[in-house]
Order: sequence, then structure tokens, then C-alpha cells
Amino acid sequence: MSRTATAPSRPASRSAARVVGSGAGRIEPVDHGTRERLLDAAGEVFADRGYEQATIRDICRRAGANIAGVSYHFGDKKALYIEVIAYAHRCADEYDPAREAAGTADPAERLRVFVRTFMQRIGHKGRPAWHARLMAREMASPGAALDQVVRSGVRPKFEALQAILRTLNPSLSDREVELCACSIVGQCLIYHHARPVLTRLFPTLKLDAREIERIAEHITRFSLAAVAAAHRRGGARP
Amino acid sequence: MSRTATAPSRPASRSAARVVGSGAGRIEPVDHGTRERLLDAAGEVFADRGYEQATIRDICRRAGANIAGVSYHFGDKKALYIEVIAYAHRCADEYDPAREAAGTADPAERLRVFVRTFMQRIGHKGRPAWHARLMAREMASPGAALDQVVRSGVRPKFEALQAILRTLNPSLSDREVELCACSIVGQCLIYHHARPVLTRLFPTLKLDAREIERIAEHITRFSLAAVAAAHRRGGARP
DNA sequence: GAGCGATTCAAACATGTGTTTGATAGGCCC
DNA sequence: GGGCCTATCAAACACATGTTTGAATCGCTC
Repeated sequence: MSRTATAPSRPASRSAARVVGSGAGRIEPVDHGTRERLLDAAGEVFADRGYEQATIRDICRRAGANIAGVSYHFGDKKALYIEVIAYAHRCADEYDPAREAAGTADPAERLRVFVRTFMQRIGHKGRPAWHARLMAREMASPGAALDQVVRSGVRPKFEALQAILRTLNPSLSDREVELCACSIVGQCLIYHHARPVLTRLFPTLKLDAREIERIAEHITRFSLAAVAAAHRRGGARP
Repeated sequence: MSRTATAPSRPASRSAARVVGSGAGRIEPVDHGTRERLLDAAGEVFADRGYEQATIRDICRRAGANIAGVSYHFGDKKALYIEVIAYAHRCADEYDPAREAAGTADPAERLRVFVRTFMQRIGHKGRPAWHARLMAREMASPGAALDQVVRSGVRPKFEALQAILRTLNPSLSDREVELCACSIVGQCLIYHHARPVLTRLFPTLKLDAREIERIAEHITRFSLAAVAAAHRRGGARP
């Protein structure tokens, strides 16, 4: 019976049971059971170190759980990772830059809110915000959950940004909208994924909340000018 | 001909391996000795997988060398990595986007050449061009050689870009120049470090040589418009 | 050819990691 | 209490990786 590999006692499948809290839409793991602590600790470790570098022992130590806890509750490391991505995903809806941007009518202001919110999400190193960092890391190094992350995490926000751009400049072609969206997201992401280089390059750069705000303002103006200018030429040129 | 020419070789005394460090001589691995093949293979593997994920066995297999070769010729994995960074660094001078951009007089054309060359360097997956990919990876995850990479690899190119921007729009403040430079580099880098996401997001995106060319053209126009518009406002705002 | 240092080789070692195992304790229903 | 299920625990297992070791091979001088 030892080698039959059928996982005779593998209650790991009972997964989605207790994530729900008491409140209506609350996702937060108010119940500090072992499973919830593991999910939370794993999210932080995965976001900080990446999938390969994260160790189960470290996760369990931070969660105050036994090494076997991961195997028992989730099956194996990869399953835990998938679950963490999904968990971060549900949480990420509350941090959706697109939703916050939808509040205002002026398209320029919508872009400003989008950029600012996006930068705050990925820039903040605080504890409850490893979700965006996890996404950014998954984007950088494709893991098992990339398809899922892209499909239901990245794509909707990207399309929201594209909608803002179309409103800003209706003369843009679909392809130009895509390229402009990439340009805007790229401007934001470099401050996250090249932070060590930038702090060495510009020792004056602090990247605190105030600085993030100013950088977001620069990116907004930079992109607004570029998008507005793009319509003066059609899209054809030598 | 071995290392006796410049450096008195390193018997790499079994116990305390010494890293040569300076190595003022040899730049080209024209001699296909074990040491050179190891350097070349290590560069490729480090650029593809990153420092932690790269395995010495893989490097030695690609180089057709024995596992002990790394320990004998370089001391240990970290010393090999430092040496590879330095090696890539000397080679990178031939691939300097700034130098190629210096050929033309028109600042807009200089920016265009800079962006195009930069994107070709980091986008091309070919064998002889793992240098830029290595730099990009080192930027993303700071390793032991980050300071060295930034000081003599990134900074000069960044300053060249800033000089172009200043020529394009003399009314920009130092800080605005920095921010614009970050915006341009960020637009380029996203196609490298988020490539898996982008290919899933836009299945039509091919990222071959022609596509790279068109993206570079977009980034150039996007940034030219933004930089030109930046001078119409001073730098003050609500 | 003999001697000697530089170099390469296969094998082993030490360590860290993901995973499994068998045992143990607690809760719950009959 | 007895049986049964869930959850946790310490220990061990299996495997990959960086590193070392001692012998074998190569290349050169004499």
C-alpha cells in the first residue's frame, strides 16, 4: 500500500471549503487555520523569492506549520502555487486599477488614476500587497499558472487600459492601441523589475509613496502627449 | 598558449581557489580551450536560466567539459559568474547602442537608432548575443555583480540616452530627463521581460526581426512626441 | 624515454530540497 | 469507551546540485 501512489488519504482535494469568511465579500483569511496561514505565507515567499527559489520549509516556518502541511493540504508545491495564484487573484479584484479608474468621466483623468493605482500596487512593499508582486513575477518568469494569470488577471486590466486609450484618441488603429498600452505598462513596470538598478543609477531616487506619485504623474503626462500626438499622423509613414 | 602569458595561470590549488579578477588580456575566445568554452557556455546558460537556476552540470555539458572544470579554472560557481559578467562586459562594447547612435547628427534619428539597436540586442535570441540578455537578467534580480554591471555597463548607455534627450528638448530639467530616459528604456524592456505574457495576450505578436523593427519605430515616435510636448509645460502643475 | 607540472576525468561527498511515512492527538457519532 | 476521520508532527527517503578528491592523461623539457 505504500507505493500504490493513489494517495489513499489525500484530503487535499477539499480545497475551496474554508477560504470564505463570515462577511459577504470578504476574502481575507480571518480564520487563522493552518491552511490559511500556509496560503498567506506562501504568497509572501513566492512573491519575494519566486517559485523556484521559494522553499517549502521557509513557507511552513513562517506559517508556524509542519513541513508535511503543504503535502497534506495542497498535495505538492506546484498545487500550492496554483492555489496561491488563484487566491491572490480573488484578492486582486479589490485592487483593480481599472475599477478605480472607471469612477471618473474624463479619459485623461481615467488614465491618470489607472497609472497611479497600478504603480501603487506593484511599488508598495507592504505585507498585504504581495498580490501584484506575485503577478509581476509570474509575468517575468512563466510558471505553470501563467495562462490562468493572463486570462483572468492581466487581460481584463489590459483591455480596460486599451478602452481608455481609444477614448483618448479614437483615430488610433487596433494595433496602435496595443502598442501604446504596452508602452504605458512598460513605463510602470520598469520601476518594479529594475528597481535595484535604478536605485544605484539615481541615488536620489527614493521610490517612497510621494515619489511613486510623482513618477506616475510623469508617466501619465508623457503618455497623454504621445497618445494625443499619435492621431496627427495616421499610422502610415516610410 | 595558456594563461601563462598574462596571468601566471592559476594552479587553482585544490583548496583555496583563487579568482584571477583582473584578466586584462584575452577578450576573444578565439582559442577554443576548455576555459573559453566554459565561459561561452556559462554565458548562455546564465542568460537563459539566471544564476540560481543555471547548473554547473548543464554548463559543462554544453561546453563539452568535465564537471570539475569549473572548480579548476574558476574556483566556484560565483567566481565563474563574475568572470562571465566581466567577459560579457568587454564584448558589450561592440554592441553599444550609444556608439551606433553617435553616427548621425539628427537627434531624433539618434534616438531612433538607439531604440532600434537596444531592442535588437535584447530581443535577439541568437547565440552570440547573450550579453544583453545577461545584463537584463542581472538588472531584474540583483546578483553579486550588479554594482559592476551598473557602474560600467548601464550607466554610460543611460547617460548617452540622456544626452540625446537633452539635445531633443533643452528645456527639460535634469529630473525630467531622468524620468523620460526611464520611460524609454521601460518601453523597450517590457518586450523582453514580459514576453511570455505578451505572446499570450496578443497571439498575433511574433517578435521576429521585422516586428522588433516596427515596435522600435513605435517607441521612437511615441517618445519623440512625449519629449517634444514636455517642453510646452515647464514642470509645474496642480 | 624520464620527469614534472598542467589539465582532464570519473567517482564520491556534503548539503539542501520536495515528498512520503508511520505515529499521535483531538473531535465526533454510535 | 470504541471506532473513525481529520489534522499535525518528527523522522526519513529520494533526488539534484555545488564541490572535492585522487588518479589518469597530456604536453613539454631535459
